[in-house]
Amino acid sequence: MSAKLIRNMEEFSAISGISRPTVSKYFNDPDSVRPSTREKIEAAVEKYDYRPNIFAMNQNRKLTKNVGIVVPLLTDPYFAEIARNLEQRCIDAGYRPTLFSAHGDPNLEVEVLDNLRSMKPAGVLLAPLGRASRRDALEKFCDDVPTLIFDSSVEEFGIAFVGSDNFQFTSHITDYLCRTGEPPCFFEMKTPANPNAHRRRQAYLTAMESFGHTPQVISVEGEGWSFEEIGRLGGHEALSKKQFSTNTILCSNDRLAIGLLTACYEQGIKVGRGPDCTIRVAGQDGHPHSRYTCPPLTTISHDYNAVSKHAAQALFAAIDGHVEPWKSTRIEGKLVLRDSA
Amino acid sequence: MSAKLIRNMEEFSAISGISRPTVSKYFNDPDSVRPSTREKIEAAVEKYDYRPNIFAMNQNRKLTKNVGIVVPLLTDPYFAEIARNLEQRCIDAGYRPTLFSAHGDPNLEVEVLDNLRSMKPAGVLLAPLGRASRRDALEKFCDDVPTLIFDSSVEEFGIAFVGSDNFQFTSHITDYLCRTGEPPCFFEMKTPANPNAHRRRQAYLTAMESFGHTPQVISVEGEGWSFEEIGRLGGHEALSKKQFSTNTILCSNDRLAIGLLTACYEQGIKVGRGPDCTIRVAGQDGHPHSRYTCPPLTTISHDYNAVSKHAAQALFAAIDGHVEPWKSTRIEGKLVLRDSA
DNA sequence: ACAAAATTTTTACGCGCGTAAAGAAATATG
DNA sequence: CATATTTCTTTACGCGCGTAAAAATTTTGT
Repeated sequence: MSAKLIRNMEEFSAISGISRPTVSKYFNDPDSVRPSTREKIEAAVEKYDYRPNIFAMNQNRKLTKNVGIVVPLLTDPYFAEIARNLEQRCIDAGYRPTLFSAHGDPNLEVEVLDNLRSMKPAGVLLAPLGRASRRDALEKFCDDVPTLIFDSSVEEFGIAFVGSDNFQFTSHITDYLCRTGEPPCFFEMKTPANPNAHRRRQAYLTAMESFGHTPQVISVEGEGWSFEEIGRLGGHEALSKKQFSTNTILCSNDRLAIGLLTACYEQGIKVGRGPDCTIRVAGQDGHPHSRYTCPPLTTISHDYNAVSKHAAQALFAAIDGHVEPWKSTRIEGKLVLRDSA
Repeated sequence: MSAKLIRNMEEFSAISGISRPTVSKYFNDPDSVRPSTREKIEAAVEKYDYRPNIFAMNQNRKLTKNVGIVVPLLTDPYFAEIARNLEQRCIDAGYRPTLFSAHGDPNLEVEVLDNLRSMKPAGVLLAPLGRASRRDALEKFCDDVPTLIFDSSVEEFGIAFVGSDNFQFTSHITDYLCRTGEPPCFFEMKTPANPNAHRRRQAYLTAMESFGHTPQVISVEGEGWSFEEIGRLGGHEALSKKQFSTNTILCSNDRLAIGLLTACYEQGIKVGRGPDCTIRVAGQDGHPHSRYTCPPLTTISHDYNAVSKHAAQALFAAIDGHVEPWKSTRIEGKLVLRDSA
C-alpha cells in the first residue's frame, strides 16, 4: 500500500528517516550502506513505491547503469534469442539494458551507436554487422565506450570478443558428415555479410583435406540479409546445374540451409538419411527454427547460454575496472543430430 | 569538421550566435523558430556536432519525445518485424523509440511497463501478452500514459486499438479452402495466449455454418509461447488418433501450422495440393517464415505496413492532443496462396 | 569502557537544460 | 510609415539528484 505520493528523494529521505546523501548512495549501490539502514530504506521503498528519477540520476553521474545491446538484425530469431539472454543477464546484474538493432543497415548501425553515446552507457554488448560495418565509426565508438564485441569479430576492437568457435563448428560437423556418408560440399554466399562465413569455409577446406577428400565450395550470389531467399534461389540454380559433386551439402548457416531445403522441396528432391532420400543437408548455428524444418535440420548449435554468459561477465568485469588485455573467447558448438543429415 | 568541443547548450548558444532559450526551443521543435535562425542553428550543429544532453532535456519536460514499443515476445519474427516497422515510423516522426519485450512472461510485462513509466514516455505502442496480462496493471498504465494497443485487444484500454481483422482473416481463408477442396477442420490451442485465437475460432464456426458445412475444432493442450512445439505434439496426437474429419486443416496461426507440418513430415504424411498429397494445411498470420516451410505455407497475411502505419499515426495524433473517443481499427489480411493448401 | 574505524548527517554547490517574464528587435499588416 | 504581431534576447529560477567536505554518530576491536 502506498500511503503518500513521494515526489523526490528529499521527501523520501524525510519519510524514511535516512539522509538524502545516504539514500542517494543506496540507490547507486545498495551494498554500500550499512545493513540496518539498507533495511530501513528498502522498507520505505516498499511502502511508498518510490523510485529515483532516472534522468536526474544519470545527469551528473559520469557512468550510468545503462547497457546497450546491439544486434545486426533483430528479426533473425538467432539474434533475438541471444539478445533476450543478454538482456536478462544485465538485469540480474543490476544494469538497465536497452535493445537496438541495425536492421541490416550499416548507416543505421552508426546511428544506433550515436544514440547509444548520448545515453552515457556503462558498457555496450555489440554484435557488429560485420563486413558492412563502418570500421572507423566502430573503432571510435569502442575507444569511447567500453564495448564487448560478440558473435562476429572485427579486428581487435573493444575490450574483448566472445563468440562461437567457427573452426570447431565446421570441422566437427564436417567430420560427422564424412563419417556417416559421402563427404559434403560446402554451400555458402559469395559475399557473406559476416566474417564468420570465411572462417567456416576455411575450416571446411582444412577439414576435407585432412580427411583426404576433395573439397567443393558452391558460392551463390546475393546481397543483404535475406539468407533464406538467397539459399532458395542459389539452391535452385545449383541443383538445376547439378553443381553438387556429392549427395551431401553442408551449408554455411542454418538460414541458408532452410532456403536450400525449400528449393529441394520445390524440385521434388527428397532430403534426409532414409534409403529413399537423394541428398543430405546440414546447417550451422542451431537456429531456433531448425527443429521445425522438413526434414528437421541437422546442425551444429551455438551454446547460447555460454556465449551470453561469457560476454556479459567480461563486460561487467571491464565496467568494474578489471582491465585485461584484449582477448578472444571462442566457444564450442554442439552437434544436433536430426533427420536432414 | 568539428572545430571545438561544445560542452553544453550555453557554449553552443554563444558560438552559434543564438540565445540559449531559443536554441532550447529549436531542439524541442525545429519548426517553432524562424527559418533564418533555424538555418543558423543547424549550420552550427553541423559544424560542432553538438547534441543536447538527453538526461537534462528530459528532466524538466513533462513530456519527453520517448516512445515505448512493447511486444509480448521479440523472438517471434512476427513481432520483431512489426516492431521494426513501428520503430522506423517513430524515428521518422521525430520520436525516440525504445524496444521492450515481455518475453512471454506476465510479470516481466508489468516490469517493462514500470520501467517505461520512469522514462516519462510521450506515448507507448503496446501489444499485450493477452490472456495472461495483468489487467489491473495494464489498465492503470493506460490511464497514466497515452497508450495505443495493437495486435491483441484488451477491453477498451488505451487511446485506441489497431490490429488485424481476425474475423475477416478466418472467414476469407475458410472460404478459399471450401471453394478449392474439402472444408477445413480448425486446429488450435485449447488455452491460447491471445484473444485473437477466440475470434478466429468463432469466425471459423460462423463461416462453416454459413457455407452449410459441419465445423470441427481440434483443440490441443499446451501452455506458453512455444507454438511450434505445441503444434507438433498436438499434431502427432491428432494424426495418430485420426481426429481430423476432413483432409484440410486450417491452423489458428502460422507457428502452430509450422509445428503441424513437422508432425506430418515425421509421420510420412504428404501435405499439399498435388494429386499425391494426403492433406492440406493452411495457417494464418503471414509469418516471415511461412514462405520457407516445406511445402510453403498457404496463409492469410497481416498487412504489416497498414497496421504499423495506423498504429503510429493514431498514437502521434493523440500525443499532439487530438482527443478522439476510443476506437478499434481492424485491417484486412491478404490471402497468400502457396503449395500447402 | 575507550580509542579507532566506519558510517551517517548536515550543509552546500553544481549538472545541463526547461521555462517563465519582460523588454528589445525583427517582421508583417494596412 | 506607423502600428500590430511575431520572434528573439536577457535575466532568473528550478528540476531532482550527484557529490564533496566537515561534523556528528554509530559500530568495532580490544
